[in-house]
Amino acid sequence: MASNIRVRIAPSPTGEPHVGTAYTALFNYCLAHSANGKFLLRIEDTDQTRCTPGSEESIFKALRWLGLEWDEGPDIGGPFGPYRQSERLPIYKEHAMQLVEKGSAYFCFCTQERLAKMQEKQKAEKKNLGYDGCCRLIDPTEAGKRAHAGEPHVIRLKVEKSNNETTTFFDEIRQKDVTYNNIEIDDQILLKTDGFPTYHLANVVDDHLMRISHVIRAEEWIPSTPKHVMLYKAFGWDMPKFAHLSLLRNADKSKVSKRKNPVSLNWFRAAGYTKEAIINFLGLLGYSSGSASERFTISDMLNGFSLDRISTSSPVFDLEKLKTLNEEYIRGYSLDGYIQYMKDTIDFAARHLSPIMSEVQKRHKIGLGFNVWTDMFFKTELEYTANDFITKETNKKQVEDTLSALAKAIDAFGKKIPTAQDFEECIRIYTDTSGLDARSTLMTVRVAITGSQTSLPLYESMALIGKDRCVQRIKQAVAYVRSIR
RNA sequence: GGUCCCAUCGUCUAACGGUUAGGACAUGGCCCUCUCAAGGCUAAAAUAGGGGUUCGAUUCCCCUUGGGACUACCA
Repeated sequence: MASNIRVRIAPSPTGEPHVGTAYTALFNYCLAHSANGKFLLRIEDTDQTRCTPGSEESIFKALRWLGLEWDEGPDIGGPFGPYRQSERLPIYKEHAMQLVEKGSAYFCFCTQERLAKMQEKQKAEKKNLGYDGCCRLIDPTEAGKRAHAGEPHVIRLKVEKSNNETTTFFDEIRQKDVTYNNIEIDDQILLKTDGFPTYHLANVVDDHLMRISHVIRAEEWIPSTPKHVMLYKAFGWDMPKFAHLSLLRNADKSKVSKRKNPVSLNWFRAAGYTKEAIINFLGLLGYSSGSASERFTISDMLNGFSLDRISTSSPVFDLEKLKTLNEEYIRGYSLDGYIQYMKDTIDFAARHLSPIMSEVQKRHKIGLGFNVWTDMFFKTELEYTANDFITKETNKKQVEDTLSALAKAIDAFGKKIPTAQDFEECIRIYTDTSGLDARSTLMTVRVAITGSQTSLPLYESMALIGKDRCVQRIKQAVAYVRSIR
């Protein structure tokens, strides 16, 4: 007997599958499966500039690996498809136009330049940020003509703010109303110049058309929920229930980030974390069943699952606890299970490290000896040795200066994902200008990045480790060198 | 800055008005032991502060403080 409960996980195919996606998926999955409902997967690829090839497939694989199977989705279809937003463009456009006709949305012809200027001015005057409503003044028929004539435009939500209106929604996890004054709410863009919808429009339209009953998503969405509420009202649709999961955090309490924590599900899998441990751990962070045992599977969670038992405070993602759970699960495997786990891990790790595996092969002496070379990819903190940094040719200050400068240089890549060549060029500059000779500079970097004077080729390793973790390691190395007496 | 969310050991949490504030991870000590793991025992460790409400507040309300998120033609 199917219930009316329908929930979804809606990841964006940008980069590696994120542990936060699994966290959100887990609770969605639990609600659906504890109540005989449906769990759907929808790909939110409305920002074409951020989508990366292979990411979608990678998300599917990672979620399936964890056992978070979906009932409807882009790869398996379902009665409310398509489940990829880029394939639903006409739907959003049509709905956006509906809102314009109803007077709940309007065309905006402001240029990026004008918007930037406006924002600058608001900042300078310390006023609250947000669109100033300039294009609200344009006569609707006039605006319609201009848009029709092909003038670049967006469609904005017309937030009613004349009479001190407020917008409220009930949060099923916090078990309370959350209220916003409409004055605080921006006239959000619904349809972009390129004809793609923003998250706000696409998410509301799809959730409605896909009959979503509960929107369970991360806490960062709380401030935009009132906009969604207004959209439901403008369309005249029934509202789903809302539930916001607290954010996973780094040890310093900031939102969990790859700069400070491993966050890629692929990394966890390649590093040998078991799916059971990850699920158990994520469950532990956000949920307590009230039962005595801290060891549980997804099906254990289903028993008596309830949104109001999900915690409201944001947990620190404590890798130590995960490691302990992982040990326990490995120990609990049958011998066959253990062998299977090893096969899977080696297979996955080798593929994960494929760009550098031929280099590992050259150095492979016997047995499972590839670990000797690849372990450093899966450590969160390296164990440095003073003598590796301070040699005949180098002193403390030189090493410190070189590494500090390099950290800044790598940071300067910004959003770019640097390749091995990029790293090489970046480091070359420092071998030319630093006080150290090239050989010593490179050795210093090698030790900082890999933890050893003997390692796989440096630039390729750095590319695989990734910009953020490289910077993190170099900073840790600087701190270590500083601590040497 | 503004808005909103959150607040129990270092960390994850239990206690949904009455407990010596419980457990787990990590940490220290001890035991077991051919090494290392594992296992057993044990120690230290928390209700952010101030006001209310109540016979009684970790629990309900308010203020302060602290932390976080959001503040994009990103999601």
